[in-house]
Amino acid sequence: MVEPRPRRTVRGSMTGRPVMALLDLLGRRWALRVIWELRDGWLTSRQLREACDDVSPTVLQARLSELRAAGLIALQHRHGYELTPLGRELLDQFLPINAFAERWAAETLPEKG
Amino acid sequence: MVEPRPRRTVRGSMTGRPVMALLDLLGRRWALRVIWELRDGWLTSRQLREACDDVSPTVLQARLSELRAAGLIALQHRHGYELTPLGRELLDQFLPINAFAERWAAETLPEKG
DNA sequence: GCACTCCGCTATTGATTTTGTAGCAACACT
DNA sequence: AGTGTTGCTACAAAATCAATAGCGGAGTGC
Repeated sequence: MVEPRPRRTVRGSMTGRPVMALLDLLGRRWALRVIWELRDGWLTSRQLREACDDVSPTVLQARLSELRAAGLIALQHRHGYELTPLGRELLDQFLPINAFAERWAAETLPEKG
Repeated sequence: MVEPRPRRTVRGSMTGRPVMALLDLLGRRWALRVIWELRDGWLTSRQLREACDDVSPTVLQARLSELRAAGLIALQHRHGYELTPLGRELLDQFLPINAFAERWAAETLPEKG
């Protein structure tokens, strides 16, 4: 290769670690999907399970606990799970990913099959 | 609970499935992180490994293959891995997550410990 | 009180994924 | 030829996830 490390912290945007923690949290199975499925309002744990292609309750509860501890979702009595304002904020940043996904599918899949 | 299914496709934003596929792809360990680490330019597989807290090459290669097949990253001869225009587009939508992560850390962590 | 239903959540067993370490073939540079 | 780096693979151990069944609690109707 040409140079050993192009790293060097460009864009000044990265101070460091919170992103890593968040990326690790969201980079677990069904984590993103759970947040995504809560986009239109609350959902009971069972509805959530159903919405997520019938995930096993084991993993679902694990993700729910983690996301709850992270303050991104909350369990409201008699209303099931809901995004917190913070979680909503995260989702709002994520929503454009939907449009992207369709472009991505259009650009990628047809070329391969 | 009050009602059985608040689902019903609000916001007209979701046609359906590409998002799920993308969410599944990104919801695998180190997938998001890999994309994130490529934000400032190319990185060889070993630099990438190092940048990702020394992931095992097994998983790294698995993620790299998947992301490559998805057209989000590419391997340039003598230059290592790099985001494709499409991958760059995805990352650009992701970049604000950095600022969010810091707010998230500020709001969440202090309250818990 | 008593069945009925749905809630959030757990137990357990087996499959899958991730980790950790070692090492390969290919290419470049000297 | 010798050294160093590249992308990538093998393989066993550990962690995670999947799938099914079921628990205790709370609301509803009788």
